[in-house]
Amino acid sequence: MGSSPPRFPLIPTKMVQNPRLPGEAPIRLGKALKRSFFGRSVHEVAPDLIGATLLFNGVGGLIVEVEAYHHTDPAAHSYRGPTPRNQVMFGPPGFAYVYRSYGIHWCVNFVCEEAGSASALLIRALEPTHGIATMRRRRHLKEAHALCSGPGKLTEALGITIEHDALPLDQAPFSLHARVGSVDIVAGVRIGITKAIDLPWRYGMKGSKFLSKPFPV
DNA sequence: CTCTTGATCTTCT
DNA sequence: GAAGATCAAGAGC
Repeated sequence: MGSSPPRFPLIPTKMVQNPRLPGEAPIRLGKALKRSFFGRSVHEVAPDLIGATLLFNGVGGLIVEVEAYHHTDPAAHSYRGPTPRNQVMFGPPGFAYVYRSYGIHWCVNFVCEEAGSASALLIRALEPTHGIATMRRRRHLKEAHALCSGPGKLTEALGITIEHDALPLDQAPFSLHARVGSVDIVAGVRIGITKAIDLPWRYGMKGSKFLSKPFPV
């Protein structure tokens, strides 16, 4: 016989799942976003997603930075038509498009508009609010400000991989909740691309300390 | 703080 | 064979 499990947790559950850093206000979740939320222009969805909460198996936080891509945009994966990698972008809105970046990282997009439009929002940064201990373990980090401050970082923190490509955003393991209250939105040029570099299609939460990179003043 | 570079896989030329 | 919707570590200031 193997050793029996402990009769009670060694660490209280509410400590393990501590959702907020010390001193921070509790998070209020808005209403669950349905797939139809994404069936609009990518430039309408983008600002509405800033301040919304993204959870993946209960781990995640506030979306503070996204970038828009569209099939008419030379920087978009969909620009040259459908391929095995980008086929989800050509499908209906409200699904996840996950791809491998630089051979190492995973990046997650939310498909928008309508089937065939091939537009999507790259999720670039979160303010961690839920499951911070889990994120720290996955990212081997103590500090919270860098847990999700980049598209490859946040997929590692949340546990998103290619296995989750094409999953619907309004069903588990995904869960999205509308922003509660109002925030100031800023826009600027996108990061890390070499084509269409002047399009101001990066959207962010003004003043956030959790961005992948500050927006120029 | 900024700048440079290696890691490593998919897609496209 | 090269480029790419990136990141972390190391060097230099």
